[in-house]
Amino acid sequence: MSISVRDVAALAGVSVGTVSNVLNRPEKVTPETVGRVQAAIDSLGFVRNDVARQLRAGRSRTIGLVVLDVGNPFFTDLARGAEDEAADANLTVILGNSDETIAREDAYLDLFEEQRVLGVLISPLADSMERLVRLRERGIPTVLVDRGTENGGFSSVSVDDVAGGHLAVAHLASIGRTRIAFVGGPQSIRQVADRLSGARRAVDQHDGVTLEVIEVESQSVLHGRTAGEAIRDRPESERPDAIFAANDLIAVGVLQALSMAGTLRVPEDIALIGYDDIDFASAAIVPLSSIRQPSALIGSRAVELLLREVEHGADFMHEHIVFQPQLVVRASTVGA
Amino acid sequence: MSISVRDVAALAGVSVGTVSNVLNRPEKVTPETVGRVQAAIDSLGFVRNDVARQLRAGRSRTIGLVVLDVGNPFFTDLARGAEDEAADANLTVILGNSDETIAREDAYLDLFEEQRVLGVLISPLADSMERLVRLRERGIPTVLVDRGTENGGFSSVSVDDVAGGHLAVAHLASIGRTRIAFVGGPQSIRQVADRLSGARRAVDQHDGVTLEVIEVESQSVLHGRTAGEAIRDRPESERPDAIFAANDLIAVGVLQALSMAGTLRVPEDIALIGYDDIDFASAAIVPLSSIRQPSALIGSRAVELLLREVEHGADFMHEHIVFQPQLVVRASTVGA
DNA sequence: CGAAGGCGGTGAATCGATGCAACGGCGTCG
DNA sequence: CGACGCCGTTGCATCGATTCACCGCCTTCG
Repeated sequence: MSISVRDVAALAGVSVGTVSNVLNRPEKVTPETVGRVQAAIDSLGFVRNDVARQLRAGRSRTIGLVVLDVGNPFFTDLARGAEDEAADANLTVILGNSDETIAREDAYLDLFEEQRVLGVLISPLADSMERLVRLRERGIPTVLVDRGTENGGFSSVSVDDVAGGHLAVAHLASIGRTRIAFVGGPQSIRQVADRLSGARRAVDQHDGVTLEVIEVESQSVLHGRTAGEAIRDRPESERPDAIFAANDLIAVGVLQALSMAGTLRVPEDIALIGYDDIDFASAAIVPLSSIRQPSALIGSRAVELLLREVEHGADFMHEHIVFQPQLVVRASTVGA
Repeated sequence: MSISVRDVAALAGVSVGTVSNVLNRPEKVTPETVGRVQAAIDSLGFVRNDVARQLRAGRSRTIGLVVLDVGNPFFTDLARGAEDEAADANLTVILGNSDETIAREDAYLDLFEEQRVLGVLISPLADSMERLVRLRERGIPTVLVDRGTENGGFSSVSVDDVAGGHLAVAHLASIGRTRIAFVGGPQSIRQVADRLSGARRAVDQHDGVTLEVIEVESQSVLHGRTAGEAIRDRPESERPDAIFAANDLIAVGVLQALSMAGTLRVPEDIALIGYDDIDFASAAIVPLSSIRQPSALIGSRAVELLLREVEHGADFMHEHIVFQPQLVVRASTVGA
């Protein structure tokens, strides 16, 4: 069926071992033989079977990446960073999407185990640590992305989300807002919980500022819009004067809801700040203030850490990289 | 190192063949034996090595997907559709990003060949047909996504981009615009070329309407913004009164440039329509009119076609699915 | 002149799951 | 009572690339 080293060897009049040497250690082979073998490869259109190669090697050249939501540009940027870095090391990335669901996360981890991936990068759900420990015990190095250091024994690359939440709310307070609403959820996602806790801390530092938590089911435009509609329909006295959305997708949804009404102005009536600073934030109906994270960098650094663990074994001291987020002020909080 | 069927067989006191039967054809094995083997599997934490399995099978359970730009929500939606459909058939999708570059496209195709993927879905660049024919000759079924039927011998799933371009410009003409600019590129990308040709056709059907083509390097927010700035800085008499952007990313960029000036109003001074109707289109500074495509559906249908080819062999009559695009009118063309 | 060493090349064993031909034991039927 | 058939199980060959111990040949040097 398919052309194998055996066929190449036959045509070139050498043994299979030599063909393999030409492929992997050409310096060990006479230039003239290399030439003959190359000619045979070209004329047969031989393509090395990576599956067999991996079987022999006992280790694949693939990295598994599980993110919470591929629809979120933050994660596609992160994935792109990881892919580029992996490509440099001649590795491939399989991208899995857990949709914030344990079942899907598990399914991808199962798959990765069966594929004997080189390692796993994951932005895990709250309850998956046990599973990850098992993975590691099976010898698959794992690096947590977008998740902090508190977790024993894993390397991680993350952004200080508590600081980010603090930044956002301190900014809202600094422009004189006092009734702040946090729109986000589910709180079982650490990013959400941390951003909220940073927000709480900022509220505590500012007298007279209150925080209301509006929980949404998932971090999507749709759920943001639903939450925004609920806020819009409240009597004026019960409306917050500022909203901190747990990410930009939610913020965009809230913004849609608020501006569709036509009666509420952003930021005059309600200031709005998101999180992630995705490309579209600056192009929103009212350009969104946001908290910027170095998304691609997170991905590439995570791959670096992973490769280091692969080389030095899992006992290698685990490393934690924590980036600091950055406040980006636009019209949705400070007007035009 | 890793636990294999051999270990399981030893512990359960059966042969490796029986373990394999339990895994793949449990009905052929006495329930009692199945129990013993299962117990051994659980107690050892055995995980089937998919690499070896694939080698034996000669065929992987992975589909390769190459898209022009993962940063474009249209393609992530498409990928998601493909993934979901693939998951139903117990297959995995590897997502590759060509970034509109032949070199990267080639690299992914090489990779897929080496991995002996089950099949390839690709939204190809202009010059890659020859390469794809070779792929097919090697026995790897290929389905073109977002690319039409004109290409001999490939199944395809696409959207009628000529119709879409026509729709967009006919709409602009119907609201009285006469000096229309098309912003898009590179024209070597078929989608771009088709949308332009549809636009041209619409212009021909409306007296007094002219079309100017402004070529951009790539379909991104950034390049859209650059083009927008150039338009903004023209003297008023040379400015178009409507812009048709080849996709929503470009449209968003143009919109940023126009509205940052503060002097130009959309749609009063310049009407703007995009293409793809990504989620963010409706949340833009001025909600964007656009041409909607069923992105996820394109992905899932493509996987269906691919699987059909896998089953029936490449000689199977090739199928072409063409979706019709849909005009979505928002404030960027008809005001508030 | 013979032993040692270097070099290019060989070919069989190996990775782990699969699947098939063969086998043994047991019940059935002539 | 022997032949036959059935069924569960076995054991080995197989997929294709890699690797390593080994081989033959030529050079070099004591």
